[in-house]
Amino acid sequence: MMVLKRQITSHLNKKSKTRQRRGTNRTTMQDVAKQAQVSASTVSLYLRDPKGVSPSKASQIKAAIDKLNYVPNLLAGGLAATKTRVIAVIVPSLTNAFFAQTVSAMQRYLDQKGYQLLIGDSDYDEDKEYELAKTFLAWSPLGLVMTGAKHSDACERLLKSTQTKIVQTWELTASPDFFQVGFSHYNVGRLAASHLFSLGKKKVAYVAANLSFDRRATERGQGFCETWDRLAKEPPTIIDIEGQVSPVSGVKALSELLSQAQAFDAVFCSNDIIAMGLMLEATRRDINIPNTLSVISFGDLPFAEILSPGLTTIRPPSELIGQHAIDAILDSDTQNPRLLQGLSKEGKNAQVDLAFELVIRGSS
Amino acid sequence: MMVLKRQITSHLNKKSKTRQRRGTNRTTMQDVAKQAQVSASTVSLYLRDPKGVSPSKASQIKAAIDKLNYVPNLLAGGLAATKTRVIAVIVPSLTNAFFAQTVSAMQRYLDQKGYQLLIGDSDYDEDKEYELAKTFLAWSPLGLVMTGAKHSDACERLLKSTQTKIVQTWELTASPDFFQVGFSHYNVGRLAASHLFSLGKKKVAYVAANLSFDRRATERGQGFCETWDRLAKEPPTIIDIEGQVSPVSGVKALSELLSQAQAFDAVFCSNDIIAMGLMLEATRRDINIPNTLSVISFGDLPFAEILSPGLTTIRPPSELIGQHAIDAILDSDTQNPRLLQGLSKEGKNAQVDLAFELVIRGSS
DNA sequence: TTGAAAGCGCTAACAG
DNA sequence: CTGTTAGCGCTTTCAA
Repeated sequence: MMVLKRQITSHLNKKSKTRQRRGTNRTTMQDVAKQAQVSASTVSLYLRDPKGVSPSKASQIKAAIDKLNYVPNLLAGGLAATKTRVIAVIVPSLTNAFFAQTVSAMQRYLDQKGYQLLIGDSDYDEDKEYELAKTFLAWSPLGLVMTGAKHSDACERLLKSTQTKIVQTWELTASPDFFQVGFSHYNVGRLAASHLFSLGKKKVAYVAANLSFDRRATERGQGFCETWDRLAKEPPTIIDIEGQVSPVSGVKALSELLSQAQAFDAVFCSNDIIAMGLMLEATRRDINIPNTLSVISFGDLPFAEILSPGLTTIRPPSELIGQHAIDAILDSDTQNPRLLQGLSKEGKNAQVDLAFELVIRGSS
Repeated sequence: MMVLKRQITSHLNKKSKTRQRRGTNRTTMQDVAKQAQVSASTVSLYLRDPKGVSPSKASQIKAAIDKLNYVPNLLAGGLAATKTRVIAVIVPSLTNAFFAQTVSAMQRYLDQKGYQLLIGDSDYDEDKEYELAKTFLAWSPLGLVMTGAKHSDACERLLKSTQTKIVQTWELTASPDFFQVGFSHYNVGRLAASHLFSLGKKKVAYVAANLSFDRRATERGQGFCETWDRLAKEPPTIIDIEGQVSPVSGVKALSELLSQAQAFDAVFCSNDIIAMGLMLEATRRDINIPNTLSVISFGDLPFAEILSPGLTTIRPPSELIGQHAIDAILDSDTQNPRLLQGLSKEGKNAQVDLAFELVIRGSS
C-alpha cells in the first residue's frame, strides 16, 4: 500500500520518461493543476468556460496560469477534441492586392474570435494548390477557403472526400460542388461594355495580361466582348500581354494598341494595375484621356482615384467575400451563431452572389 | 486463449468507443497499416523516410494510402513528436506590399520543403501582436518570425520565455535580444540625403505619413535629416501626413509643401506609395520633376519604373529578409542543413545586415 | 462543481 | 527491416 502510494506520488512529481528523453520542458495543464491544487480536467473546464468552476478555484487557477506562464498546447487540444479553430485559405498570390484585401478582411473579421488563419499561396499553380490543400486538410481545419472554382481533378476529388467545410471564392459556377461566394465576372464585363456604349464609343479593345492563366479575367473579357458585339455589332479587339500582371503590361498594351491599323476610342482593362500602366504611358505620349481614349477597368485599387484623370473602374466586393466565406465556415460549426444576416446559406453548395459597383471618374 | 484472441481481433476491427461517440470517421494510419498488412509504425516510418522500409512493403503501403485516400493527422504527429513543421509569421499588414513580398518569398522558399506558414496580421497594433504571438506559440511552431524589433513588454517577456526560435525582421537594433535580419533604415536615409546633396539640391523635405506609428520610417527620416543637416548646414523640413499610408498622402503632402514659405527643390518620401501620389499631383499642377522638384523614395515597388519620370528609389531586400528569416529557423532545426551560405548565423541574437540598393531614375 | 479514466492519432525508442 | 510499447497534452464522458 505504501509502495503504491509512493509510486503515485512520484508519478505526479517527476517528468515522464518520454519528456525526460526529449528534454521537453513545456508547462502543461498538469503543472497548472498541481499549482492550483485542482485536477487537470478542472483547469480544462476553466479554460473553455471560466464560469463553469467555482469562483475560488477559478482564481486559484488563474493565479497558477499567470505564475507559470502557461500556454496551452493547441495540438493536444485539437487532437483530443478532433477539431481545431483553424481556418485554411489558399490564394493564387499574396502579393495580388485583391486577394490580400480578402485575406486581410478575413483576419479582421476573425479578430478576437480565437480562430487562426492558415494561409497558402499557390502561385497560380494547380499542382501547388493541390499540395497545399492536402497539407492544410491534415491540420483538421474547421474549413478550407479556396480561391476560384476550378481545381485539378485530384484536388477536386480530395475536396469532395473530406468532411471539412469547403468554400470557393471570387468565382461562381453553374452547378457548384461546394459553397461559393463571389460575383459574376461575366457581368462585370457586361457592365463595362454598356458603360462605354452609352458614352457613344465606337471602337473598343479589351486589354489583359496572361489571359490563358487568368480564368476570371477571361470571363470578364467574354462578358465585355459578347455584350459589345451585341450592342455595337462589332467584336472588340483583344490585347493579351504575356507575363505576370504589372503596370508594365499596360505600357506594352498601349504600344500594341497604337500599332494596330484602327484607332481605338476606348479600352476596358482587365484590372487597375494594367490600366495604371496604360494611362501613364498615354500621358507620356500625349494621348488625351478621356477625349482621345476612354479607359475603364476593374479593381478600384487605392491609386485609382489619384491618377489623372481619375480611373473609372468596377469595384469588386473583396472584403465582403472574405467575410462571407468565414461566415459560412463558422456557421457550419454549431458552436457559432450566424454573423452576417440576411443571406440564406443553406445547403452544402449554396451560392452567395455579391454586388459590384461601377465607380465613374474622369477616365471615361 | 480463444477469447483473448477474439478480443484482440475485435479491437482491431471496430472503431474505438470514443471514435464511435464522436462520429469521427477519419482514415488513420492504423487503417492504412491493416490494409497494407504491416504495423502502424512501419507506415509511420515509410511516411517519414520511404527508403527506410523494404521495397515490397513500401509499395503495399503506397497502394493502401492511395486506396484509402489517407491524409495524415498533423496534430497527432506534432503532438507525438513535440514539434511541428509550422513557421509562424506576424506582419503589421498583409496589404502592405513590402510585407506581402517578404511573406510571399518565405512561402516560395519553403515550397516543397513541407513546412507551413501560419500568418498573422497585427494591424500595426502591439496588443494584437501580443495576442497573435501567444496563440501562435500554442501551435508549437518551429519558429516565430516577428516584424520589427519593438514589442509590448508582455510580448517581449513571452518571446523571451519560449523555447521557440524567434526572428525579428525588417529592423536592426543596438543590443538585440533575438536573432535579427534586416538593414539599417538610418543608412537608407543617409543615402538619400547624400544623393540629393551630390545633385546640388539646396532646400529639401522629408515626406511621410503616420510617422508616430511607423518607427522604421521615423528612422529613415532621422538618417536623412541628420545627414542633410551635416552636409548642407540646415535641417530638412518634415511633412507628416496623418492617416494610413496611401497615394493620397502624397497628394496632400505636395499641397502642404507648396503652402510653405520656402520653395523646395527636392523631397525624400518615406515610401513609393507616397511618392507616387506626390508625383502624380505634381504632374497635375505642372510642376516639373526633376527640374523644379527632385523626388527620391524608398521601396522600388513595381510601378516605380513606369512613373514619368521614373522614380529614383532605394530598394529594400524584401525577399532576402524572408529567406534569411526562414533559413535561421530551419538552421536551428538540426534536421536541416544551412540553406543560404556565407553568413555566420551563430548565436541566439546574431544579426544579418542586408544590403539595399539605390535605383536612380529620372525623378532625381 | 469536481475528478478519474479513456482515449484523440501519431512518433520514437527499443527489442527482435 | 519490422513490430511492440509507451507516451505527447489535452478533451470529454461519467460518476461521485
